[in-house]
Amino acid sequence: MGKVTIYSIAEELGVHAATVSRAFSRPELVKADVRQRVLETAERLGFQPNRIARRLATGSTGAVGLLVPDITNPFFPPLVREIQAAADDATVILVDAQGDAADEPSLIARLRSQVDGILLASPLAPDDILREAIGTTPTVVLNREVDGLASVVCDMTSALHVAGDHVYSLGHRRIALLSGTVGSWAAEQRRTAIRTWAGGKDVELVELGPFSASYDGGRDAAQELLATDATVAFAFDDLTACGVIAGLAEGGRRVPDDVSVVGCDDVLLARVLTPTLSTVQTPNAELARAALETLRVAITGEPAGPTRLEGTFVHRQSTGPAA
Amino acid sequence: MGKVTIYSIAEELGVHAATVSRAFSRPELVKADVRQRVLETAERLGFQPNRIARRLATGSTGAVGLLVPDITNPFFPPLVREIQAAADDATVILVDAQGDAADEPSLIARLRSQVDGILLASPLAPDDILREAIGTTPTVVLNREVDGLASVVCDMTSALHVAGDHVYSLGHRRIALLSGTVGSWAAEQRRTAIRTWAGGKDVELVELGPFSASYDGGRDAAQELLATDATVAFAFDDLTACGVIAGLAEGGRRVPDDVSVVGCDDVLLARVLTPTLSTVQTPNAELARAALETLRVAITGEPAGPTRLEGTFVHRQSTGPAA
DNA sequence: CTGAAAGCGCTAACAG
DNA sequence: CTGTTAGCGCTTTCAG
Repeated sequence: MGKVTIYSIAEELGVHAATVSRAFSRPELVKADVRQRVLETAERLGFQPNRIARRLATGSTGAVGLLVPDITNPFFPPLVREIQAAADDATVILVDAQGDAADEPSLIARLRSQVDGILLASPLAPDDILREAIGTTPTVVLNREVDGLASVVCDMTSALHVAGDHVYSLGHRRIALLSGTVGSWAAEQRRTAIRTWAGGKDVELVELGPFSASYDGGRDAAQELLATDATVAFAFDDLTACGVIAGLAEGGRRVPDDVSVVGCDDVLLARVLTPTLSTVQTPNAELARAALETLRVAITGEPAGPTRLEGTFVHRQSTGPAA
Repeated sequence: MGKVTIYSIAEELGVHAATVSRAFSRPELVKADVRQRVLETAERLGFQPNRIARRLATGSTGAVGLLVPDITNPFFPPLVREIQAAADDATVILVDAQGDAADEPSLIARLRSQVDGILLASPLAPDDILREAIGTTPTVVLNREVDGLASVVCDMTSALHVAGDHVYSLGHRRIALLSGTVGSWAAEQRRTAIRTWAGGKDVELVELGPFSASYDGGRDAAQELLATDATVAFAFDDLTACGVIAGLAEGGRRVPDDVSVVGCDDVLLARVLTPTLSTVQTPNAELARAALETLRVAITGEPAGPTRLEGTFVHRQSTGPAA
């Protein structure tokens, strides 16, 4: 019944199974009309090549692992989607670390035996823990740079400078920087970007935090923010920004009338919140493509360099003229 | 080099490879001290059983497929997480249909060859298309019931009745039902639940829609809602509810002061929105456990029945006294 | 260009 | 309890 193999097809056509195999994997090695007939009967019989067998034979799994720290963080689903789309017919094995960075090494160990390479989004685990966990498995780190590993990151620096210029032109001069988690590469990059931008300007930069990258972290940040006279706040990400806005509302301040807020990442939330969030967009599709391309290179054994893409500032409702 | 197989171990110990194999897969068939030594040298040599080979030999993949219609819909990430958690050491292969139900059959076809069974969250594809696509692959349908297939659903009926009683007790008597997509099992269930509830009461039920299950669908719904004098609206889901609130705000109506809104699903959004959403919660962890348990049964070939879990109404800020 | 034959690493009867 | 013997379905030399 259901079992259609290259042998069924070979028999049907009176050719050898190897020919059928070649018709699929190295079509150029098979005479056109034979290939044609193979493909036809394969179609007719509903042949589905057995990937498992192929993998055993070739030694490559045809799968890539994708480890995300927290799939419920709205930043990741769109990225997961783009990565799957960019993976073509490689199957993506998604693993969610459930917010527990300490679990990642063992999850990575399990993944390693099932995939040709790993895309690793792990913002918090220490560098050497990661290096040790992945061992010799080809790996590309996402949105983070780790010595000795290939990486693809979205650099928010120039976009944040644009954001800075934007609020400056709206008259803001007292600016709060709500720092993200210490030890996070992205948080460090964003913090540095804002500091650098503020450096040359006649602005007062008020640094608060660090706060956890979450809605509640944003609420906490809002409390501290209320005690300052900053007229605009840069949150670590959109979820934090959302918490900040809620916290400000409780404190009787409206956004953007009393205080402006800038988010980062442009997650769904940023577009459906009232007010919609001014934020920085990541080019997810390009990031995904670059990551997979880099991983393919890494899998061939060539040293793969780091890649940097640029974020884009998006002006929405949460930033307005300084009060 | 790196290749440690059951043969390396067998040779090392002067036993047959089959014994090594058994030491892992059927330990009770191997004398204790032999097993012990096998395990030790396996450990010492860093042996990693080759899952691919095992799968080829046993014909079972040790993997389950999880097809979701749209991973960027915030309902799914928490469910994905729970399913992975409940899957133990089976690997979950997640496939995102990217919102295109027409693609699902081919995605399913690809999945079938890689997994022992499929968890299928496909709200929109027609029943017979699904039945045909899965063929003989053990499958459990999620949040939908399809004749002849095993399923696990969260029944929102009683929770919506509770929600109805809740708004009734707040004085609401003109109630809008914003229908979700036609042909969606969940939308149909929710619609029926509200109608049934309203049936016996002295309330006026205003049915609007159908609207697409999205933020924009909610904005559309708000336009129609503004033209009625309903004091509370039941949205298909939280994302829609969010759009409704935004649309009402543009029309100068505040929630819950002027109009109350009830969502459904209790996604992250429901908790971070201002006002927070009164909504209905799905027991994701139980749903995941039930789904995998049902799938395991289906994989053994036994007929697996449908399972129904109950949602729970959660009262938050978006519902208040009738104006 | 195609057939023959030898595995990939593991499991599963079947003897012993 | 353990060794033997066949494969799982596909790829890949190596001949022809």
